[in-house]
Amino acid sequence: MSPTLSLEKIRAGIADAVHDAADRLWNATLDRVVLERPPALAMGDLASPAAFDLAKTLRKSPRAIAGELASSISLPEGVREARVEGAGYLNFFLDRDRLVEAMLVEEPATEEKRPGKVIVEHTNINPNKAAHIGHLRNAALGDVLARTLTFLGHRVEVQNYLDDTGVQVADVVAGLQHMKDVRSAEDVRRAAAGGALPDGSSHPKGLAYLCWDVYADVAKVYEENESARAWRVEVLHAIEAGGNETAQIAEVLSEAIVSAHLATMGRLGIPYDLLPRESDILRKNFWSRAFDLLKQSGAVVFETEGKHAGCWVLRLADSPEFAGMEEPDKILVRSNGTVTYTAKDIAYQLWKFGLLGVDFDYEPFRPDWNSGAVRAEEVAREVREQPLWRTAHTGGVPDHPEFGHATTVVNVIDVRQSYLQKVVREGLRVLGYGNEAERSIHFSYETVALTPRAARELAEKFQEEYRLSPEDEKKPFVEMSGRKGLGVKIDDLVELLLERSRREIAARRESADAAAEEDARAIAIGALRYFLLKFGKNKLIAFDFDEALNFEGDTGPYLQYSLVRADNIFRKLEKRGLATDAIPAVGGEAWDDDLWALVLDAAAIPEVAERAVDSLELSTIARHAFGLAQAFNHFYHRQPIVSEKDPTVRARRLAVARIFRRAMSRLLGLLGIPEPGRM
RNA sequence: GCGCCCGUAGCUCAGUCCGGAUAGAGCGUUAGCCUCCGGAGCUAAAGGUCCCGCGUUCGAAUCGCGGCGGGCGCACCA
Repeated sequence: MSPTLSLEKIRAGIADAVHDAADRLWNATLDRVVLERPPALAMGDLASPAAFDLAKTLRKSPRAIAGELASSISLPEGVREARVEGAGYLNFFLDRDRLVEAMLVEEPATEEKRPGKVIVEHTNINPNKAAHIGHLRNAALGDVLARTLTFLGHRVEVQNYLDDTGVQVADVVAGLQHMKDVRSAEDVRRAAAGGALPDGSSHPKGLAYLCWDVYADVAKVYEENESARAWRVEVLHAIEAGGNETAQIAEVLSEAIVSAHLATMGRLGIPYDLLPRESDILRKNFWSRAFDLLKQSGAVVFETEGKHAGCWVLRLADSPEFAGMEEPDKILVRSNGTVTYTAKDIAYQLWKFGLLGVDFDYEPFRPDWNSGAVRAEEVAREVREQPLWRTAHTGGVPDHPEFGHATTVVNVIDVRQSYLQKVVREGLRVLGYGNEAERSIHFSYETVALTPRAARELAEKFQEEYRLSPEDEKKPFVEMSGRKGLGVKIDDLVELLLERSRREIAARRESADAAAEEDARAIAIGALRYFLLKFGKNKLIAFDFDEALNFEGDTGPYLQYSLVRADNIFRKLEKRGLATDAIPAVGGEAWDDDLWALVLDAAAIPEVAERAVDSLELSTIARHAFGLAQAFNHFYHRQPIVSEKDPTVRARRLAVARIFRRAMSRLLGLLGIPEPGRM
């Protein structure tokens, strides 16, 4: 008997057996054997609809075919019986003893490593203002993907790209200089440390919050006063030239706001390995290297006539993906000689695969975890302790880990950028890097929007200016927009969630101590992460405060509560001296359906993780966790453990509770949802 | 105009990849359940033209075609 029986192995065994039986009986080849879960456990644990497919060619009834399969199939290890059910399903009943036994054994510590490295790029927030929950959907998806890939044995590198020289930073710099009397980088440094700007303005939640308003105000001024738009151009030029006070201001500003973003994400348990900076892509001339390669390939040409005259363009007309487009060529270098964002992105993507022949310099980066809205002790310890690197402006340190050189690159970026991502992919393809193009994956997802009602509540709850235009007012939902100053800031929402979870805890405990505060934090973060992960990726989230602040039903706290309940049982047994790790010796039908449903769900986790990654549909992990919690709560109410007199029955239930505890802990780990001590 | 996504219970969503067993869950509503392993829970009821039409099929929420409604793309912006 193999000691490492698993549901995956059983499934594979069944698939082979069905395939062989069809081959033996009728010389029929099944391309793939689908195995689904029957609607009820009484019908079996796994079901194959193979007989329906075979019925077409064999011209027999599905039931008859399933019957022949059932009687001639050789059952693989872990399967007790094959039986015909329904109109012709071939259903399998597993050996419950065997699987429970296998599930009680701790999984081996060392996973088999898969070859290569996956880069997951996510977050990528412009470092010019506080982050909102749309940014958090991106970060949460990227983080869960990274966690799940790691669980499956992949080597993962998480990158958070910083556009520290773009127009968004420039606009806030312009606003600080022209509207907030900022003269020097020192002025910004003081504000970042908690002081006020030269004009006296400040924000209790720090510089990032202050800049949220500055950015929106600048955008308004641009609209009302055409001459003000020259500010942006001046700042961009100053940043590009370097060695002046404006460039210094931009650098200090973006670094301070990056710290705020990292603290906010750290509070939610989201770490990074590397922060590549756009300024370093420019400094290292990544583009000119990529430009050479593209010119050599002949796919990038200089237009001498037409509306793109004077531009270097990437020809896409021959590519099937771009067929039928009115204007299939993409400009990479403008007629004034400047480079588009897409062009830089192609160069950067080449670097990620180690194809550029140029590398960054690197240095360790220690963010200031106290960001104004966040205190350092709120940042998850794992995040604080994990080494963090960024690309270096000068020199760097010689002894750094190898970055880049990925075999697969996943860019987490919302659906509105699909076209650009396709162009980047095509850029690799025309250079002859077809494999890398295939392995350039755009993890596309829908955005988070506000309902007009949520926008009104935003104004009430945070005393914000109400910024909905009359046209927006009529829409079912409006997109969040930094430029419009419209959005639910992450730290504000976390505050609301914390208030709520503190209230709930206060109602249940005698005293509020440090442990209570820690639990309140775990619950608030669990609720927020689950809320952003439970929707399918193609579903636009129309944000609603009541829904996001709900702790009952299909929510993060429901999952956490199921785990805490299991722990309460273990604690109580410990106290009464009834705790045992012994595997109960039982046979036959001892594992009734309440118990068995939990074991099956727990055993399915590796498959759920694999499917979630393959389809990039991470909500399936959240759904599986919810189903597992439901099954546990059902079991909890029907099958008491502590008060159970019969030691055999008690041991059996306890064994299942332990299997559940480990499984739920695993799932919460994949979702990045913390485990509270008590609830 | 072309392309992508969404449309399933009063509301928010699973299920669509790979057609199959009575279409599920949460919230809300209604009615129950604490001498307990803490009720952030459990049990049950009510609630559905699966947007519409045509087609393929023994069988369609699921596949194809055509519509309708909503969102987003298709820059010498990022």
